[in-house]
Amino acid sequence: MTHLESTSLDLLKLHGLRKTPCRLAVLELFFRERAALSHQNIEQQTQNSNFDRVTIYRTLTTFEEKGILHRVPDLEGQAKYALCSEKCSEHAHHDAHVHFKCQTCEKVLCMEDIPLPETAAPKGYQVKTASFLLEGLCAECNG
Amino acid sequence: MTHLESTSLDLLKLHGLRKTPCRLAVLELFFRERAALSHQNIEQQTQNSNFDRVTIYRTLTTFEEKGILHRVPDLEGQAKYALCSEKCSEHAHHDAHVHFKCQTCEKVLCMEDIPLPETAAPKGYQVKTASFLLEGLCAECNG
DNA sequence: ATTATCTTTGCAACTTAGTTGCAATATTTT
DNA sequence: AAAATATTGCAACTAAGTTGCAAAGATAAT
Repeated sequence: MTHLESTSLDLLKLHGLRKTPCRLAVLELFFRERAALSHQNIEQQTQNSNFDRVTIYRTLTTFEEKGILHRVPDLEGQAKYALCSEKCSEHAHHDAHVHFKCQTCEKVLCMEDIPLPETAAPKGYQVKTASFLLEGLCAECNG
Repeated sequence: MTHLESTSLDLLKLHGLRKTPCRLAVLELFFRERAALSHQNIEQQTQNSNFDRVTIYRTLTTFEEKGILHRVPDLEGQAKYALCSEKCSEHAHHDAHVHFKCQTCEKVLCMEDIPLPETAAPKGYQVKTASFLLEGLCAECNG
């Protein structure tokens, strides 16, 4: 059993989810890629396993509910997901970091180290969550 | 001719677009609502005029290209658009302001007065555009 | 190890969002 | 008023996402 396999298995157990081929494959993919992935990305990169489209949709939804994945802001295109930090749980997501989308390779990355800037909303408004998406060229594509 | 009608007309002329019922209706709707609108919103609020879905899609695309509307960030749901400031043009959008989505009434507003916070990207990265979406309660729903 | 229980999957069918090609129509220019 | 050009409406399509349900799979209890 590889390292990723055991990490993935632990994560499922931790959240009371059953170990299934689709869930393991999706988790391992996220660990390997270290970038935000869309349903389509996942379907393509797990083609040989032939998981049903619906199963992948449900896997993503379940993982988001349990605090394993968070939705990543992306103006165009489909919903994208990325691995949560350990702080996330069934009860709340703590994904208050900046996200970066490369306009060349289209990868979307979590910049866990860059916290969201503080912003004052006008009076009367109550801010509960915020998302900040930068777009440009990533280190590789900029080189 | 009402004020909105003449403003809408001017805007079309300014961008070399022909005056058509759908375009006028969509522009007037945006002037009245002063909030971001999705294709669906527009379809519903112009029901009696019975514009074709496709025409509305194309109207939105044209307006975005000409710098009359800009796309507004919204994590869930469909694409939303809002009126651009005068600075926008065919060549570039200047929508570098914060957007706010109310979790109760679902309205998305442009906060033209709140500029985007400066954020340093990690070295190697080149930032070209950014979008910042706050979510919470708007002044009305918070009251 | 077998059975019972509960979860997850795969399928089919559906909804909603958005796109494309093209002929008919409307708008502007001359 | 006719010619030139832009825009619309229709039909048909793609892509994203959802729902219900029976069959298969995973875990827990015996």
